[in-house]
Amino acid sequence: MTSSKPTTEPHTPARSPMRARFREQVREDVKAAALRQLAQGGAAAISVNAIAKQLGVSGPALYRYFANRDELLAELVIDAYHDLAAELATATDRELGLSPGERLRAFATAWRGFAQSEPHRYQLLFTPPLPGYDAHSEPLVTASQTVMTAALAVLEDERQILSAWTRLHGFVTLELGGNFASMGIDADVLFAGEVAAIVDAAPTSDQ
Amino acid sequence: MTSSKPTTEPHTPARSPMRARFREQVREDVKAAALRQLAQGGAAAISVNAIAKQLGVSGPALYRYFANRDELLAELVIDAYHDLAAELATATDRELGLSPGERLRAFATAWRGFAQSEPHRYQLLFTPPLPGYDAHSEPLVTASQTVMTAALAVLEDERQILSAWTRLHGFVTLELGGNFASMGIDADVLFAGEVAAIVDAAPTSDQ
DNA sequence: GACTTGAGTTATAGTCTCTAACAAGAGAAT
DNA sequence: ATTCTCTTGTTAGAGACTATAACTCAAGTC
Repeated sequence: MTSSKPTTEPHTPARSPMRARFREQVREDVKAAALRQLAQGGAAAISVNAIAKQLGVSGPALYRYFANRDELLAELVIDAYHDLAAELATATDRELGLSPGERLRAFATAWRGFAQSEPHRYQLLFTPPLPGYDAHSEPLVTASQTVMTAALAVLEDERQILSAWTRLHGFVTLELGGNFASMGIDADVLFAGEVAAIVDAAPTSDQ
Repeated sequence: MTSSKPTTEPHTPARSPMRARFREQVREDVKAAALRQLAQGGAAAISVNAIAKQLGVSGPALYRYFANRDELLAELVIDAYHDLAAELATATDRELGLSPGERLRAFATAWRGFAQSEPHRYQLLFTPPLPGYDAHSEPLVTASQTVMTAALAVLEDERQILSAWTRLHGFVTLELGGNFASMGIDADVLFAGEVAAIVDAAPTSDQ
């Protein structure tokens, strides 16, 4: 009788604060290693086994910290959302004293900058990498909303935000896919033109 | 001396025409099964093993027909390019007697229609699913150009094509990712607005 | 009828995710 | 201090996958 627990509990919620800190530390290490693999070989290259080996620990140990591979990926997505939102926010900070048009421009370049500097992470955000991936799970959605609030700080009309969003995202994904490069197109000038058009389309921005 | 071949040759080029036809048949069957898996679980769900089982044949047999899994995926991409180009072409056929603006609209709806009816295939096109995937390999690029020529038939200015392309692609990928749905946005009206804006931005199209 | 091709088979190596069962340390309770 | 429990690690192993190697055997060819 006694405990009757099935020996293995997926998420140990951590009783002592020390333990909790330790767990958090390890989780961060795991995610850092996962990011390294992501940067090299894309999402498919992220392997729990390989991460464990890299951390000098043996295989299944990591399942103490993440229920499964998908949960790990989901956390990477959430982190990426937060980081993107943060970069957007600092780039368009009101303290900088930019005009509405300039802030929109700053938003666009920050967006593209994130995608260029961390293409795999960007792809992770907008491309469901997993078969049974649920984009509508609670934490995912709330994380994605942080990005939306960053956008709302630049354009208050929802229609405008969405239009700008589709244009930016479309440009960036095509660029990442190498579609422009394979056509011998200078992505920089194309981007400049697109941004100008986006700014023009936004009435709030008096240049 | 004699032959010295290492017993296994990846691509048997087929000597007899009968054999060639048979091979082609089998390859098509394999691709059809792969498409079924793709439609269900995405690119990651495509398994050579599972396909073989489905065709009533045992595992490694398929390696007579495809060098490896990546080659199979690459062929799916090429086919998808061709199909998309074909649908675009028929939707914007000059025979239909549409005005330039209407043809552009038809192009846009055909584009979105393809993405909606076969989301995983669309995603396959624009999202490198494989770690060591080379988007610039010769056959891939030429296949993607068939789509570009279809676009060129609707808009002759390259800048305009690219702008329309980024907007369409951005909209469609965000829609497929469920980003609009999770925000409670009616994608149809948003799309209508985007298309109107795209048409307006194209000077050739006198409505 | 012997000989060459080609297409299938099984066996196997090596990778992966994930579960189960067990060992051992760290802290807390007594 | 000793015991007890919780936590974290270990190895073993199931099950799935890609891919190679070595073989069997049918179909055609000369």
